[in-house]
Amino acid sequence: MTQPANTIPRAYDAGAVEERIYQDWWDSGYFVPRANPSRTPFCIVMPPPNVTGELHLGHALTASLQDALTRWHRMCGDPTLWLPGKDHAGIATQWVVERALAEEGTNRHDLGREAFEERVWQWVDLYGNTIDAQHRRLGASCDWSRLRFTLDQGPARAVRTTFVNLFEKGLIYRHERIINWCPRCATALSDLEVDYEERDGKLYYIRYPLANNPDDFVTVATTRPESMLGDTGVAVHPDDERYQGKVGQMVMLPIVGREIPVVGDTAIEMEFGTGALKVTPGHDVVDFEIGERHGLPIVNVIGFDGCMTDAAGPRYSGMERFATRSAVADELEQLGLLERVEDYHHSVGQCQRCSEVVEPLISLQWFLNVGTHTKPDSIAGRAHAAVVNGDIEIVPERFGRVYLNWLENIRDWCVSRQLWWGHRIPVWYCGDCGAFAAHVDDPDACASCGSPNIEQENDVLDTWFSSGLWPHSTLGWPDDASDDLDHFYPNSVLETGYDILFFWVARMIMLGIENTGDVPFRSVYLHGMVLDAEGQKMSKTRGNTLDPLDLLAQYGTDALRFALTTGTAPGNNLRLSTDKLESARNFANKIWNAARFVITAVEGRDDLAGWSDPITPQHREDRWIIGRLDALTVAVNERLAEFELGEAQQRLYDFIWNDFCDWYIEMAKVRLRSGDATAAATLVHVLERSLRLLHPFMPFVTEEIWQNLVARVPAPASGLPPSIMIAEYPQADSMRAAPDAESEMDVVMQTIRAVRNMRAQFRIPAGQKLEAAIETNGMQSVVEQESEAISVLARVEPLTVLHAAESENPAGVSLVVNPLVVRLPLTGIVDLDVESQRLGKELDDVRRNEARVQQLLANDNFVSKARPEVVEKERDRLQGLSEQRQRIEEIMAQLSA
RNA sequence: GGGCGGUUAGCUCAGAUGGUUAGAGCGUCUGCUUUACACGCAGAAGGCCGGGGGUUCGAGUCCCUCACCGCCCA
Repeated sequence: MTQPANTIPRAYDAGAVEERIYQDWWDSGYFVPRANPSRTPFCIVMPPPNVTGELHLGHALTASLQDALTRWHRMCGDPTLWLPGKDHAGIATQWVVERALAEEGTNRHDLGREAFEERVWQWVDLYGNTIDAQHRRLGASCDWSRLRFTLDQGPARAVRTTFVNLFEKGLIYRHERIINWCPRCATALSDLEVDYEERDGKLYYIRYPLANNPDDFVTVATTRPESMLGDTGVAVHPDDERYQGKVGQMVMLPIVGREIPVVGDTAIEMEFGTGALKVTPGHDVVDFEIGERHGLPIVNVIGFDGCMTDAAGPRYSGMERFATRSAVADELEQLGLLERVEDYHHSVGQCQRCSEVVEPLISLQWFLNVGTHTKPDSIAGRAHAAVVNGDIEIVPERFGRVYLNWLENIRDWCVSRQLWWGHRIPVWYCGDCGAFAAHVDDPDACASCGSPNIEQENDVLDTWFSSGLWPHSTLGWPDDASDDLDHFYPNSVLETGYDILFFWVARMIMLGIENTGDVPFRSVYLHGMVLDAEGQKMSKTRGNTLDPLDLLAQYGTDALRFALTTGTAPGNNLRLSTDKLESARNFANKIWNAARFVITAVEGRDDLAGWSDPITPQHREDRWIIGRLDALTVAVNERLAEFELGEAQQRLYDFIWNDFCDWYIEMAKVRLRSGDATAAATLVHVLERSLRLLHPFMPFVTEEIWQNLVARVPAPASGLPPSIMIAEYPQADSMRAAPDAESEMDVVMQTIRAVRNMRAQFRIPAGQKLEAAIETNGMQSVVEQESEAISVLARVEPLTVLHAAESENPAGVSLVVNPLVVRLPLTGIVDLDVESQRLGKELDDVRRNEARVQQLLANDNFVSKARPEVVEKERDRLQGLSEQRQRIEEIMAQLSA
């Protein structure tokens, strides 16, 4: 691990260190929360991935963010728990296994329920640990000893307890109602599990003759003519003049020959089609509601298998629904009742899992009565209030409005699924007395009549019912004596993608409050979707997915994590490109090499004592970099507290690359060469603190460097922890702010930049030293003390420091870096005319600026209304500008003399 | 139909409570084996912050409006 400095590889090799480091962390028990009564516990539960899933970039993103937050809190000393878990993912997993069965030429019905469930468990045993291993490769510092599965005994008990409580309150009920049905999956779906897709279709205009006057008719428009077999009414808007006198009359339903009423309903859009809507309460949600309002009967013409039922009449009974569509259209055509057919683009609901067109139909299902947001005691009402009154903070804020909007339109949740994989609904029916009841523990006999002839409900619960309990079911609820529940509930943060705000986040809030009386978490942090370089959603069918494991291998884990979480704001989608990955990898390598330099430079020195806390450095450069470090420390902690991880990382990147590497290290080299030992301790200090600050985002490279570094420097009296991941997260020391060093170094750096600029402009080779003289104008000691740095970094030699009164021959170039004037002779390269022109242009710029600031300060409104410090800043600026102008004017006067 | 985003450098994106001359990465151009790093160093070019209106001493930032792109819900 610790090798001689000169054998540290020139490039950071992520693959060579990551596995070993992760193993060390885990073996050392760092992922398990450490008690600390004086600190607030921090807890995140991992959104449980599908148990048979494979890690994709969405997981990589969510894990990177959660791990960063977790590591930050852990380093801050908070008892920290990141609890991992997996979801049985009912319909998704069942679908995968059924597909495998289909390839073997069999199906679940041939197998039977028990054998099928066993088959799924085998599948879980085979693939269920894949994603855990993949999370470990990402560096996820979650406590694997607390790993939970939604079907584990604890969470299962939580599911049953919740169900029984709600059942006994009468909030879970069984009812026959119109629901979304997937004929292929043969199960009910919740509203959320239906995706709508725009498709090309037809709009059929069908004539329904009046019962008492077959010459007159009402024309209805529909995209689904097959459903007309189940029509039980026609609805028009009561104000629609075209249908005055029709409301209350009966029309004759073609083909079927049923008389159905024309009703008036204000929900009808007069502009759509003919303004007359055929009402099929059995197969359309809107129609179902219209039917309820007008007492229309329900006729089910489409069955669970997607074929027509006997109620569709002998001709169509048993026919597949889409075949029926064209057959019905043909028959209507023959009857002369098909007025016309138009092309029509409309959205069609399809099963989220298998893409089959969803059929709304009436079915006996279990529902959770969530109430409405206006009822403060209802489930929806309390979930609404929690966000309105700030018990839960949603980041970014705009998603709070989306959440509330959804709750304000919520309907009862259909929680039963006709699947075999999942939590079987804990209700038992009595074969003798017909009673049924919900039980936490399997009963032996009917609770009403005592008969042993009881049978459990066949349906299972919606997967989201169990994941909705996740923040408390994983911590031991409903066990009252659970320490974890006491410590870590409510969770601190729930971090997930905005795409499951309704599915999951809202359900957790509803069920968490219901079960515990408290919110499940204080904050919700929502991230965006990972898109490809073209901004397209990644999907297997599109073939544009990137495998995070490939990227890990190619760029390193830290680079992938950094690329995924930098340069993006909370809740915004992110395009991932190789550019970003390369840039992040280069950054890891940059730190690696900076560390390589520092380690080489300080190795074997005996003057490093106190490096860990150089509270009052003496040297200007040290005071400057430490002031910058402290400003960074404040900023990073603040940004993290606001969940602005991208900003925090941007600051770290800028500081490490620009301030530390490009300036401080380069200047420190000068001092080290000339025997000034004081730079060494600061180098170590700043590097070490930067590593700590960066560790939550780039855990591996920082650990590897840290180990290498601390092995070679004297340990502070207070000692050092064995790993950076349990080192203290830096907090700023306000005593170290150094505004004078900041402004002085600013002048020094500007001077160096100005000379470099001239060198580039006049093509002076890097190897060629330039003679220079600096008029110090009040900054004599600064220039003298920094003269070596200026000389080396700007490549000027000899460098003459002129006293304020001395004036130099203005031949050559004069650079005005207020208050300094740098004279570069540049004989033979720059003549008088060129220099006059250059200075003239500079003078114009300065004058323009000066005039603008003057104008601003002449504005009484500004001076009286702007904050005093803003006005003061402008005054300072004006002074600087006019000094600069005068200096340029003087030089120009000398030139023309 | 309702709601929410986005529109900033050639490309991809950051820009907290309004306050200098708006930033980064990549790309482009000029130089450079300067003994940590070419996954690098130095320098440079490139922006009426989508259009219009308003509030304000002051607007990329707040308000209104229009246009285009995208997402969610019905």
